[in-house]
Amino acid sequence: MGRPRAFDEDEVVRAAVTLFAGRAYDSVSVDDLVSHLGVHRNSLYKVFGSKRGLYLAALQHYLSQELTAAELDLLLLAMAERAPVDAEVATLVDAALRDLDKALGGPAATATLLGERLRARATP
Amino acid sequence: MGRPRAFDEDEVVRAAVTLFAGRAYDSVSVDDLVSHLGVHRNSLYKVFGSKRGLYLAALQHYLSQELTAAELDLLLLAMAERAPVDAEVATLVDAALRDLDKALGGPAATATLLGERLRARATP
DNA sequence: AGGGTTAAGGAACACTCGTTCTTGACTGAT
DNA sequence: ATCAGTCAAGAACGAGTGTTCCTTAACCCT
Repeated sequence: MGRPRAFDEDEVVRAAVTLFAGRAYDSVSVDDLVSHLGVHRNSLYKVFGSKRGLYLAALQHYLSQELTAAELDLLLLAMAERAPVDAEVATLVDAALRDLDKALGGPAATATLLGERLRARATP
Repeated sequence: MGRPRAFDEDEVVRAAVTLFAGRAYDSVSVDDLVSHLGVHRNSLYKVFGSKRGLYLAALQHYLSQELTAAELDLLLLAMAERAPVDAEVATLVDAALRDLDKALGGPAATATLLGERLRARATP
């Protein structure tokens, strides 16, 4: 019943990952999301509750996959600017970092990887 | 001649460093700056030209001193969220990183230091 | 004392923000 | 055919944004 959705929820989340990985959370407006994601304002709020809800969904989807070195940007931004002011983000980030520690063989390797990617992002 | 300033420019810049080190650039409003810095709106624009101008002044002042491990936060934020969208920030950051490389003995040590501090900031 | 100049103080600007409301279109089941 | 339920479309909201304007206060120099 009801009118069928004209958008793919997973596709929306993946596009949101790309947007949020590119610039700071506050620099990505709901207008940006609506116009780049192919989802309407109303549906965004219906499905994700808020801009923050979509951000959290995007972050979770992103952190649930294998992180390659080239795709650390959303994690970097989440660590630098969101985790300090959003406890839920901090929790997600912490879990992802522990996984990285295991995959890489220890926190030292994680720190080096993050530091290198952060620098590559800042000074291309 | 003219009415003397009721604020110390250096003090304002140092307070701006603290504010900008705490949260993302867009999260720090001009109202925040005005109310925490002891400088009035008009003077802020007269002296620094814009919010970005004050940010750049704060970043330069901050990068011109010795960076201790506990005070890397503004550099981290600048790298993560400003350098990719502000070429002048990218230039300042690049120079500071080269200095860090020399002080620490190579880019690898810089990467590790930044990665460790980034994590400490994200998951306290 | 009196211009000239600079800063403080605060209202006001046009604009953007995240969010909600209203209206109408489309669907499957009765 | 009708009804309930879901979505699209877009206008509208109040609050907040960075910036500018205008008036008043404080100082130096002649």
